[in-house]
Amino acid sequence: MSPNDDTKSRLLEAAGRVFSEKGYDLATVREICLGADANVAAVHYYFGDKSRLYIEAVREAQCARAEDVPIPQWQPEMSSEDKLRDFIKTFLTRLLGKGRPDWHLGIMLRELAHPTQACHELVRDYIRPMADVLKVILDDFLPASMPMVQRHLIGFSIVGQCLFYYVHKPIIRELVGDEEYQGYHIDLLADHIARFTLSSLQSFTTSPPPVPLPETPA
Amino acid sequence: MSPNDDTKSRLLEAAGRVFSEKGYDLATVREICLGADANVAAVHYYFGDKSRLYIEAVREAQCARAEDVPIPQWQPEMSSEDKLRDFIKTFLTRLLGKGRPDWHLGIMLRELAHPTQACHELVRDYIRPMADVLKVILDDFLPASMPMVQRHLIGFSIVGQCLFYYVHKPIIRELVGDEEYQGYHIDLLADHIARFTLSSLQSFTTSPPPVPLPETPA
DNA sequence: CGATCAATGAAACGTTTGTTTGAAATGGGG
DNA sequence: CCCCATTTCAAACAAACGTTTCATTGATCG
Repeated sequence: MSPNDDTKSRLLEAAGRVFSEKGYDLATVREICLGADANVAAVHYYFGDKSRLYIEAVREAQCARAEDVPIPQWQPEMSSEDKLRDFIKTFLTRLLGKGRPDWHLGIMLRELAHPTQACHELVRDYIRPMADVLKVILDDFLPASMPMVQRHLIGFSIVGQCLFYYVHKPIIRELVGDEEYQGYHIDLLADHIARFTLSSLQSFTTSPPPVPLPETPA
Repeated sequence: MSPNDDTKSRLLEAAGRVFSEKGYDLATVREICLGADANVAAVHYYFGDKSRLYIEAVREAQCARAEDVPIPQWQPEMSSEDKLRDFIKTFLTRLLGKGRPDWHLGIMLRELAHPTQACHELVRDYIRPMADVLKVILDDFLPASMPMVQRHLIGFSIVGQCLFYYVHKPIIRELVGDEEYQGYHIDLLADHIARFTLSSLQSFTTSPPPVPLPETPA
């Protein structure tokens, strides 16, 4: 009855792995049950049907990743620049780092790209807390007068740069070639994104936005 | 026998639309044929099987979009900043703009996120030419001594920001709320990304990279 | 031991999938 | 008119899917 060896846990583990690799529709309950050393009827017995197994698998991955979510309580004497650098590197490590089960992020990012029922919960418990952390960091760089919309766009510029290396990994590899891609270590990417971002943020602290943010756009 | 009204063309059109909406596996030949006013056997008759119909549909979308690919022959007296602004806005319009058939981009970006057989051709004929255009623009901002790797990363920072608004559109909407998302017009996003990017590029022209690009990383 | 109940197993259920068949139209030349 | 090649059609194919049934196991408790 140890909670990591019973059939229910093995099903969740196998389901997460298969769902992550093939997506919801291409994954079959038979392959999941084969990987979990369980009978196909076990899915109905423990979860009811395939869709509820999927939802539970997403929730499982989300919980397993929750402890990783970066609210690392930075030291107050740490510079804002270092906080941002740390955030970017942590985020990239979550996306590209090895060692942990691949499917945790795989199933979550599949859900984010093509949301199903499990999406709301995922945003509420995982995405938004992370966004709030970034918001606080950015507060150190941006004038208090800056409207919320522009603060959001700046945040999206940061996470957009990071997510790109995960979502379009195969195209990047094809574009730059295997040899160069081998050198795309997390440190290299994090250093670039941090530098690219910090350089830009400096301009936001010194000068007002170039467009006066049209309040009623046509 | 007009090439836009025969069964083969109608099948390609309907296939692209359905594949774009549901993805390869969730799309059924029966739904495609229903949308094309054709019999299910027509797929086998004209294309052989479902996979070859998919490949042809991607190729069709790619050809239809080829005329849009931005090699707009900018005037030589145009400033580099304006060229980059123009590129970003054009790129965002391709991603988020309405008016043209949605499925052209839908099926292509699905292919880029989860490559199948049609990927190589797509990169060669559509992605790489676009990347080359961006490369030339960036040459105006970056010192000739900058290594290729870093030039690539800068390019990825730009397209990563743009693609984010397409790939994770539903999550953005959920994160900022419907009301704010309504205001995310292409002009607003393009202005922000251009400003964010140009601010950063300035620093690359004036100072050397902070990390000396480790040649043999461990 | 015998009864009980959660858990597992093998087999089959009905549907839907991509694919194939063979006949029925269709439309020009001889 | 008849013939022939091209194209369409309804019907059925085998395979795979999620789901269900029902018999069997194995441990627990009276």
